Amino acid sequence: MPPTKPLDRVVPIGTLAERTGVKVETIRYYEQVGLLPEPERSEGNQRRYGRAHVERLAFIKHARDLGFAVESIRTLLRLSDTPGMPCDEAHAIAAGHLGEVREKIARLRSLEAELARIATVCSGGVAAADCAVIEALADHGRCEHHGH
Amino acid sequence: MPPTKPLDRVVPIGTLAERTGVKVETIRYYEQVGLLPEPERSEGNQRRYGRAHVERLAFIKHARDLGFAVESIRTLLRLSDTPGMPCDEAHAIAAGHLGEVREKIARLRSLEAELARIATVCSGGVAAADCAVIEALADHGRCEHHGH
DNA sequence: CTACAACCTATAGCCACTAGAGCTTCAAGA
DNA sequence: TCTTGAAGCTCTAGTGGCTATAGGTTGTAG
Repeated sequence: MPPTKPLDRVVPIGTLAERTGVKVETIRYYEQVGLLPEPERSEGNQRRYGRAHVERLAFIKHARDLGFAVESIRTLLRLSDTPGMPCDEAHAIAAGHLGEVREKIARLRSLEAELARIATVCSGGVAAADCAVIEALADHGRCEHHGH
Repeated sequence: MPPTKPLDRVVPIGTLAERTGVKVETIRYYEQVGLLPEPERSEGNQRRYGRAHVERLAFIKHARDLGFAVESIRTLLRLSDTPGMPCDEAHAIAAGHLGEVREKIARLRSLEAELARIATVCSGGVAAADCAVIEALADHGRCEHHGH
C-alpha cells in the first residue's frame, strides 16, 4: 500500500496540525479549554482525530484568524452545533467584533500620526538632549489633550 | 494653612496617581519592574514622591499611551537620563514601533473588510444552519488563500 | 530489534497589568 | 486624645492565548 496519509480517516495530532496550520501545542490547548472535543485514543494513549475534528479545528482557526476571542468562538461553535437555533447571537458577536476592530483601527491611526510626526522630526544622530523623540515623550503638555 | 495639595513637593502614591492618570497598582508595578525608581518613604513606610517622579511617570504614561513596550521605555528613559548620548537608538525604537503600528493597521483593515462582508450578509433572525456568519467560518475554502 | 521521531503529561513563562486578602498608617473630626 | 475610615502596605494569584521546557512513552521504518 502507498502512504495514503491525506486520505486517512484517523490521524495523529501532528497530521492534524499540518492539515489545519494549527500547532500541536495549540491543539492540545484548545482541547484543554473545551473548544475541541477529546478525541479517541490509540492503545498507547495517543490522540486520533477524524474528519469532524479537522473541520471543527478549521472553523476555530478561521475564527481566530479573524480575531474572535476564544469565548466568542465557543458560542459560535455551540450555535453551529445546533442548526435550528436562530443566529441573532452569531450576528451580534460578529457585529460586536467588527465594532471593536474599527475602534482599534481608529486608535492605531491616531497613534500612527503621532508617531510619524515624532519620528520624522528626529532621524537620529542628534544628542539625546535635543532628540525630538525623547522630547515629545517628556513634554506631556503637547499631547494629553487629544487622548490617543 | 489651606490644603496646598497641588503645590506639595512630596506627595503620597494616590496623589501621584491622580496627577498622572496612572493607577496606584500600576505605579507600584512600574517600580517593581524598575521603570520608576524607589521613592523615599514616610516614617510609617509609605511612598513619598517628588517632582522628578511626577515627570518620569508622565513620560512613561505618554510612551505607554503611544503603545511602546515597557522594555522600549526602559531604553528611552536611559537615553533621556544621559543627554549626551546620540539618539539613534531612540529613533530606531520609534521608527520600529511605527512600522509595527502600520502593520497592525494593515492587518486589521483586511479583517475589517472580511468581517463587514460576513456581518452584512447575515443580519440575524435566520436559522443557524443558514447563517452567513457560521457558514463563512466553516467554509475554509473561501478565505484561507488571502492570509489575514 | 533498534533507533529515533513523534507523542504524552505537567508545569512554568510570556506581557502588562489587575484584583484580592489581610494588615498598618495617616489625617480629620469629636 | 481618641476614634474612625480612607488610603496605604506586601504578597500572591489571575487574565488571554498561547509557547516552551522537562522528562517520560509510543509508533514505525529499516
